[in-house]
Amino acid sequence: MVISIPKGTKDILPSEVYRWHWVEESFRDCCARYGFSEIRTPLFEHTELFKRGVGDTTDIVQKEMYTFELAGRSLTLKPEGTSPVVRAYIENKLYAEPMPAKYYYNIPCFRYEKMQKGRQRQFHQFGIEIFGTENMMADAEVIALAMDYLSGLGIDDLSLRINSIGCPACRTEYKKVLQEYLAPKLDILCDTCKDRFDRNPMRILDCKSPVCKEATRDAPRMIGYLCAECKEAFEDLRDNLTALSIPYTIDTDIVRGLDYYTKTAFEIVSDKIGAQSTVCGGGRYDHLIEEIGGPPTPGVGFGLGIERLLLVLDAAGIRIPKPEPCDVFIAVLGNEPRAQALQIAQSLRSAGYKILTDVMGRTLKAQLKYADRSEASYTVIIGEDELQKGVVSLRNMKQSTQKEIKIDEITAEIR
RNA sequence: GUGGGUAUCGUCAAGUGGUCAAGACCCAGGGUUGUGGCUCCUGUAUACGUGGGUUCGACUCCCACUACCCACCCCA
Repeated sequence: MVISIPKGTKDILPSEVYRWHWVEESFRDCCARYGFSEIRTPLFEHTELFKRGVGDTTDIVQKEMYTFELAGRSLTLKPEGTSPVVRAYIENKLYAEPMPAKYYYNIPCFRYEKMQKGRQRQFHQFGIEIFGTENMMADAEVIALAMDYLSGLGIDDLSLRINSIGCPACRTEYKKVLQEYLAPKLDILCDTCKDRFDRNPMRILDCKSPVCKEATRDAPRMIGYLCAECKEAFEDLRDNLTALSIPYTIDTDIVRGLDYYTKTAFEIVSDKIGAQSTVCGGGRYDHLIEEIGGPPTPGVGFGLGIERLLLVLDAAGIRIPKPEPCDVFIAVLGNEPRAQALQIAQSLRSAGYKILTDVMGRTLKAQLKYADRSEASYTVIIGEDELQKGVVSLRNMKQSTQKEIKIDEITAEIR
């Protein structure tokens, strides 16, 4: 009986890991250019953190968390990245440092969901957060970083959608208005939406059911009921995006699934990777830090799905440079020259070259074949003849040329 | 939780109710007793998802199950 990988998880194999390295390095560079520093938090946190942060009534907390009990503690594998960063920020009193605080991270996330294209139970995301400012310049910077990063990878066919979901004050007002509008139609809505009516009527707008879509087509939108402050903030955001020359569309249907969002909500979506089209999603959360027990501090950030990003890269046919696996293969013939071959291999490695050598005791023919499969640019051949003459044979694998040179001439020849 | 699709060597992929099964790639070795990529030859492998049933006989027919994929939902 073979033990298989748990459902919803994926191995990242040597043949594809270079793609991950590529997007990861690029993300680090991009964040550095915007003045963000990396923060690393544990794989799991106290369950309570997510209940408070993400929200007790959300799907994530209600049915998707990997929670386990150990030594009387309830712990949970992180289902998202923001709450842990907030926890670390508070716990380490990072609010004593110069504001704003700017962090980025690269994490695995865990949610117990049904598998689908672009959706796994362990998935990975890049994220950034800015704490300490309510100014919409921060929101614009967060979005700018995301767009900048993606276009830097060569992706140019994604669309940015923005919305404002208001603050607790105007949202309460709006919910009333929405409920009044929907009340007469309540009995035609789908079952899940009937449930949502009291708990979170805004989600009804997000329902894909044709009946609900039709019923809500002319429903009032949050955007029309923003309080003065939220309205001004949204206009600021739009001005800032325009100043940054970032095209966007207003999508009044965007409703974030995590409770902590306020005001700005945005998504960057692709129409080429299937139903799970949101590559990057984020927004503002002005009360989260306070709710988790920190000083009242506004924040804004995003999460960017790495698997989905890779799907987009595939769909766009973007070629990711594959690192050269091998510069020089050192082939040995017989036992006598072995010691010298090993020395050559080690000194070339010290000099920074990628060196492969035979560890299977193969024939010269087989060694050369392996060198070829390994895409070695050169093969150094050392046998009895070379040993006696005090030289090595250097074979240029691409040109199929070969000559005898002194050992100390190798580095000059292969550059 | 609800639908739909798929299931043959490591990978891709033929196949018919009746020699338990092509072929290709990959991997390994050889054709040249010290030389790769092309070519030729040879070799390795627990391959018909699992369990039932129909049948003289099933990989091929039926049923169930499981796994994977896709969609709903939700989100990254």
